[in-house]
Amino acid sequence: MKLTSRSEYALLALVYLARHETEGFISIDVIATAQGIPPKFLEQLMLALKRAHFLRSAKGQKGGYQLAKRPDQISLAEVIRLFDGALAPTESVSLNFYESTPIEKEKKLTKVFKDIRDYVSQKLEKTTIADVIR
Amino acid sequence: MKLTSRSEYALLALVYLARHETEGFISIDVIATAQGIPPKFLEQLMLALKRAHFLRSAKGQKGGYQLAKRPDQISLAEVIRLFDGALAPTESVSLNFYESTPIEKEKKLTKVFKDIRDYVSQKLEKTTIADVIR
DNA sequence: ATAAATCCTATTGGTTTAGTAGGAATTTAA
DNA sequence: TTAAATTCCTACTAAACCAATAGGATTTAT
Repeated sequence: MKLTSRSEYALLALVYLARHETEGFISIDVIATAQGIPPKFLEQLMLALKRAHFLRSAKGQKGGYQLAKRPDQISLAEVIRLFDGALAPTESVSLNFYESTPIEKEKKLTKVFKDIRDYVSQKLEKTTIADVIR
Repeated sequence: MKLTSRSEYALLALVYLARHETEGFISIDVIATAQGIPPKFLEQLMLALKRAHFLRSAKGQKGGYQLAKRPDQISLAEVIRLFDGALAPTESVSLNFYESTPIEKEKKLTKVFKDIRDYVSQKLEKTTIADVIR
């Protein structure tokens, strides 16, 4: 797994929305300004998060986004998988994004990377947005 | 960290050389054929491994490559860092390849990724080519 | 009506990845 | 002494990916 800006910005946006959960719909511009994210870039990420049912939106004036799930029901793993794909260090040991890669035939090598995959998934699966705010 | 073909092929080549440590210099074509690596691509990797002092070479007929270190003195971490850079999931938590990234200001978030970084480095640092052969 | 917002797709510029190409230099063996 | 086998080295390329930017369509509140 390699974090891209997409994932990092998406996490920051979710963290912001979680911290302002009670404030109704919040616009992209407010979040972008608060978290230092290019607004038009954030727009794409928000749309993806909405389509993946992490967010709800309202159009028009007074519109914006809000969380569609409780912060403790959004794991870092889900968000990162959405934007960056496999959590595993190489796809041949990925459960969700399997593809063949050269090291596959070396069992001892794949074992090492499976151990890493397991630690990473476990860690990101159990850590939620709720753990990150405050 | 995300493993590229470069790293994977390089590891396979080192594993092959470690398994044939007593057989003198071995040519790129032999390794490429045995491990299923595009030979001209492998050539570049071998050159990099040589410049990083993992390999010795001999030119000309009967030439080729051999390990310049014992297999138990070559960690997976060193090889992967050479070809793929940071082991950390994002550069803002990397000790060897630090760069600023968006999540940096969220301490709880960086903590999670530092934990991952620590597990991954520790694992790849302590696993050597010797552990992988046989 | 107008302004503010999301929705949606296309485009762009730069970088990285996974090679390929080809010539120069060196060594061995016939 | 010449040919073959090898490493050495750099440049090139095609495709994919990344980090945005652009701009129009739609919806809603005032």
